[in-house]
Amino acid sequence: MEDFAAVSGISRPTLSKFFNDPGSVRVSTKKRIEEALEKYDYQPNLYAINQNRRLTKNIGVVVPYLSDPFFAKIARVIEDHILETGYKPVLLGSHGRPELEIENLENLRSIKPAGVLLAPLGRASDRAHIDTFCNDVPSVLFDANIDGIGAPFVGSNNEQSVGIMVDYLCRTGEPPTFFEMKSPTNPNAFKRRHAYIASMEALGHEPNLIQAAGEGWEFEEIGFQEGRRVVRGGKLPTNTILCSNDRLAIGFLSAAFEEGVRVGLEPGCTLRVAGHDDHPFSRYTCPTLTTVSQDYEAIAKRSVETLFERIEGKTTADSREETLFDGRLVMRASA
Amino acid sequence: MEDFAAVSGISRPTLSKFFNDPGSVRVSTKKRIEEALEKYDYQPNLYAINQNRRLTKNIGVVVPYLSDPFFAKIARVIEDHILETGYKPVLLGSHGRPELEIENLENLRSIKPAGVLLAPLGRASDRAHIDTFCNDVPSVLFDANIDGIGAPFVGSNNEQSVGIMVDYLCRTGEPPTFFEMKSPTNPNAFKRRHAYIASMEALGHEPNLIQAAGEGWEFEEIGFQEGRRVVRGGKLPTNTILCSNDRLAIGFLSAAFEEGVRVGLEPGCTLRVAGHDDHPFSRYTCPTLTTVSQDYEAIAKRSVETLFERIEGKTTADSREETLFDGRLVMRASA
DNA sequence: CATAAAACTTTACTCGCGTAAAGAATTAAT
DNA sequence: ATTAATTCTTTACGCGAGTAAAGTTTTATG
Repeated sequence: MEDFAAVSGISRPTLSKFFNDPGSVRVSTKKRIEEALEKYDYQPNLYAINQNRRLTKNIGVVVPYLSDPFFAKIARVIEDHILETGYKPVLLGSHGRPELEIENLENLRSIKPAGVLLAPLGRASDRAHIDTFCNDVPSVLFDANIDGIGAPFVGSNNEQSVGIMVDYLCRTGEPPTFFEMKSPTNPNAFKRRHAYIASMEALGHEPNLIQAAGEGWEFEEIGFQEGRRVVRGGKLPTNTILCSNDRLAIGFLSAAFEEGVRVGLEPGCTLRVAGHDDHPFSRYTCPTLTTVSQDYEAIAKRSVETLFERIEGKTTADSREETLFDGRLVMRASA
Repeated sequence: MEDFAAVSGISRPTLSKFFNDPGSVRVSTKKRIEEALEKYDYQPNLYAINQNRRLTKNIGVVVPYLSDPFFAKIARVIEDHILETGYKPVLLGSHGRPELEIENLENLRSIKPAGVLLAPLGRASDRAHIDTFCNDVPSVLFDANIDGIGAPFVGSNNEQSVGIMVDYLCRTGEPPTFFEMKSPTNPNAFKRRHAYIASMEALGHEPNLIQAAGEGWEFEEIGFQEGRRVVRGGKLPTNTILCSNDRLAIGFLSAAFEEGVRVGLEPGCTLRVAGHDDHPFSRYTCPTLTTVSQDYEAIAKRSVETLFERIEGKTTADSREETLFDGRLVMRASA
């Protein structure tokens, strides 16, 4: 930088200022610097820069599973929003493992990020550890909430999203039976279960739950196995299935197909299946999956905005806000 | 660190040595340090550590699309292998955009990684830029090859993998028609096309190509659109389709289903469809997709090994090796 | 037990930049 | 044009380690 200051004719402190915020120097000098930059292509050393900064311009993004297209999708939108602000997103996946989740957080801590966006694993997460982390580093949770954590939450309004789906299904056919995992890893699953029961009762129907055994994040497989069992047994309370999420539905549809059960609205179909989340693949299932889409864009945008409010200290630490966005019914062929 | 040296009773240079390689100090001192570490939980500053290292212990991993389960899967395996070596993987996705690909590389350069594993976009990639990068930083390409780049390549043997599939299909029914994109982004696509033609000719069959229009990485959609067109038109040379990759096949299957064309081996089916890659979702398509699985594990392992050979300077820069692994036929219901 | 080798401590310098303070130069406002 | 406010330049120090060199202590070897 010293050398670059010499050849560019600009003092080092001014250069330093420029690299921290190009807008903080006079336009004329900004231009001079940029011209010199092209000529000598100097690049400040990332490590030296951050060593003396209390906060870096990095923002951590931690999701449970990077290989889950759902998280890949929302992470991508979040990344874009972070880039817009001039910060640098650092994307980390926890592979469904709680140890890796906290390891990711600790690694992030060591890069002194300005803030962190965390979609926690859920039930398996190390609540206490996450809590202390959120107190140390400006954070906001998204997708999955953890009660009692000192960080704002941005996510979907499961009450509403499940509600409109139950309404729709009841209006257009038999009331749905709820298909879910017995012990879900994800807190949204519990909310959806309750939302289903509440919606059904509000409409005067008796709720029915089918709870698949199985642990972990292999939702398609669990949906497939239990789906096959259920379809074979023929013991469905109604001819309509509402899956707790699309990945379960994808497995279920695969099982139904294999068992020769026709799913959909067309004549000859004996089953309706709906999902939740508008998973990227739900567009290509057979039949295409009727589902409710989370407002990815809004969730991503609001998460980033909320984080920056935190970073800039606009919100006090104790204002634990939750922002929920409504889902949108996506009607396709399966229900 | 100075403070920690004081309280732990170990000199700072020894601590420094320990943090760089815990095995480089006497076991007794190692124990003393670790005990002190638990008591005072000190953590060296990441930025200060790397500032004076010419090479850090980071290894960059760049893939075209993080939201593509295929890349998510192989990236995950690669991450595991890197972690085993004591290095830290830094995963970056290019979202299919060539500018982002080189931006990722430049960002990596600024963290002075020990090496980089790159799965290039392919045709769209900035060849020259990647080449200079590979000359500066120890790199190995995987998945997609770029000719004339000064870095080893590890990938799949498309000749073999397409070959066994064509053999299988010809042996069990009508010879396959090849379904692909007209102008594929990925170099593997070209290899597969040629492998298909060669295999067909070797077996005395006439090759047939169906080439879908469309650009980009929305393979399912392209497979769906073109698949529907083709199925509707009824102008298929044979009753067997071999798709250039599973994502096209997923779209194709969806289109076939929608058009009421039954796919598979069972009586009543009028079409066979096969894919390539053993995409995580190919297990749940309707019908389940017959495909050929790339040897993810071997590719990941060998890529990392090759990179470390480069890093440690065992291989000379001009030895441009290519390692290809055979695929494995995965017989399921669609063909 | 003597000796060599290995591991450690002390001391001191380096890296590349952040940043504070004081003064000089430029720009904006009256 | 004068003054005040910005913006720069100069100078100087700090950050948290890596690392080299010389001297000291511990461990292995015979």
